[in-house]
Amino acid sequence: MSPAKMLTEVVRDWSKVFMQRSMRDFRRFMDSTGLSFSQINILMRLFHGGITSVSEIGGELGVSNAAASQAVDRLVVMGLIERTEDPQDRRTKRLELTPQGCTMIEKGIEARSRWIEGVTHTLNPEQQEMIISALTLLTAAAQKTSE
Amino acid sequence: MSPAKMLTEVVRDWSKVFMQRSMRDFRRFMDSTGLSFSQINILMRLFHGGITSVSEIGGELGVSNAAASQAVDRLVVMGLIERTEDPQDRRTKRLELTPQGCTMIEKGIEARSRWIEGVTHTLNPEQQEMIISALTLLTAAAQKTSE
DNA sequence: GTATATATTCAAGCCCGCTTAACTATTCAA
DNA sequence: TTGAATAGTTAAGCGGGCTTGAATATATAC
Repeated sequence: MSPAKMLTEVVRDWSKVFMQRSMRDFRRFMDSTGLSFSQINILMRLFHGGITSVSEIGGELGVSNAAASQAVDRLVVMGLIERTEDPQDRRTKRLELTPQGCTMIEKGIEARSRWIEGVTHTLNPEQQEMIISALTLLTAAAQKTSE
Repeated sequence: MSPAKMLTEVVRDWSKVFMQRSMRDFRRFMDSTGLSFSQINILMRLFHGGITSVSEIGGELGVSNAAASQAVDRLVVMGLIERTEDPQDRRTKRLELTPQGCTMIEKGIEARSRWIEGVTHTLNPEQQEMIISALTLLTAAAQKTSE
């Protein structure tokens, strides 16, 4: 089998098993936090993208500003987002994760991480070294391409 | 740094970048297919777990049988699930993906796969070999632990 | 055969998240 | 300074997905 073909197959198999697990974990995360898919999306956006505005949230999620405003408002009430006036332009609001909101997303990441770690721990040290190298490469490459 | 610590950090970084991408892809998948989170969950269950019943769906997704029945019904109307009487026990229904439903989930997996493939292609052949080996190991290990 | 248990569906009602349209507050430009 | 543009919120309405409780059909136990 050609290397290209092999890569395709290997990645497809990995995606299959991984997506199945992702789905289950994500469902549990929603249940345990009581957050909806949209709400988690917004928190994730703030976690990775930092401070932003209501309209940017709406734009990135593909919903109206009204919808974004309502969703943000619920998260503010829950204490997961801090909403302050932008001193530069007082029409816009600065949206930022509260420590509590940040912790919530980090918990999701930790849960995911623990699973992969657990899987890796069933392998021998040499194999674990390879996983470390491979994921390091993939992470760096992914960060480059997403820019 | 100890190998254990390194593994933890590497996996956490990978999870971070990967979850961010997952989220975006998943949102796009929902938009393009017009499917809800719950609906995709049901299709994924049928894709991975094969033929099942309404109450099993409800049990696995943690919702009432009535909710599962309604959700399944919508998917049947869309032509993504085939619902037939179980000849063994005519109270229960055999739920199965239609070819169309199967294709839909496969498209999601393909989209995910293509992203990882694309990232991998930015690496040199030697590094790609390592990714192939690592993902092969991880997939096999994950399949074992999920049993 | 009759009663009970199981599998699913139907019905009514609730909440969430979305939409559009109207409204407020602020900024920018002529 | 006045008019238009921009950012956000509010209001009303719609549909999805959830719940509980009742209804239907089938299976099982006595």
